[in-house]
Amino acid sequence: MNYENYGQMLKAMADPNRLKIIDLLSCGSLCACDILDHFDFTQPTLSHHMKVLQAAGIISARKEGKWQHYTLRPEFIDLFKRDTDTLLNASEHCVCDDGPLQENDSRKGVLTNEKD
Amino acid sequence: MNYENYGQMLKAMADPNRLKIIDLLSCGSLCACDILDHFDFTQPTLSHHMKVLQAAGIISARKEGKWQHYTLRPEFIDLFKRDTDTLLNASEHCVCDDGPLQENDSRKGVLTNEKD
DNA sequence: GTTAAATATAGATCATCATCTATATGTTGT
DNA sequence: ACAACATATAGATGATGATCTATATTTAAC
Repeated sequence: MNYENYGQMLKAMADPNRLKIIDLLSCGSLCACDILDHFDFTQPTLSHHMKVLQAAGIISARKEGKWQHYTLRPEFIDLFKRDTDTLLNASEHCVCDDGPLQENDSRKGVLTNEKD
Repeated sequence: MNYENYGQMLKAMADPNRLKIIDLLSCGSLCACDILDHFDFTQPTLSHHMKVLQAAGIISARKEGKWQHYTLRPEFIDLFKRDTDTLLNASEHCVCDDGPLQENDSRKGVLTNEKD
């Protein structure tokens, strides 16, 4: 489990407007102007949100004429569901199984418990 | 689907350190000092993170002597999985099925398409 | 080629956040 | 009571983020 990568996806999703965009795209691809119709904010703001979602690997963009078509990436859907399950279900080997640190523990100060 | 509430959970999770805390708690309850052993940051910073997780309904706290025991809330696990499925799977009725807004559309300017 | 439409970029602003140090509060054992 | 430990609170700081206005770029249509 890579906390950094999963965290990036979560951060990109952690905005009500972007959640709604993802929800819209879960039904199929849409172009920017169609998405914009569902919101109150300005076009540059939408452009910003779509960039954030792309940078997180959540959506892909395909230009067709003057339209940008956005699609929810299946790889994201798979990875996100997988990471969520890994996080919320107790895994076979838990970080906490390593026990607390002792005074002369070699792990002290170093994050060797990382599951990344 | 309540984007605001789901967004709050996501925002609270959208930090690598808090993700690791959740991962630790997925194996069972832990007290603050045991959690702190797995990190490099200071005790007040942990205190802050635990508050954020509590405020989002992700964990619960139970004081026992001088120890605070933290537990991953089963209700959170259920709700989060449910919301995630709702978001990523095309629902029967999609916002986009309503079609684009027309000039005299009564929906114009009002977010009546909300699925909340 | 000029106009209109769709989208992107630049730069600014205000809010939120992760972290720190310093200190306070509460609890247990002597 | 006092010392030691576990945790919380206050306040500051530097970074990041959501949004805006203004403007640029790209593309289709006439």
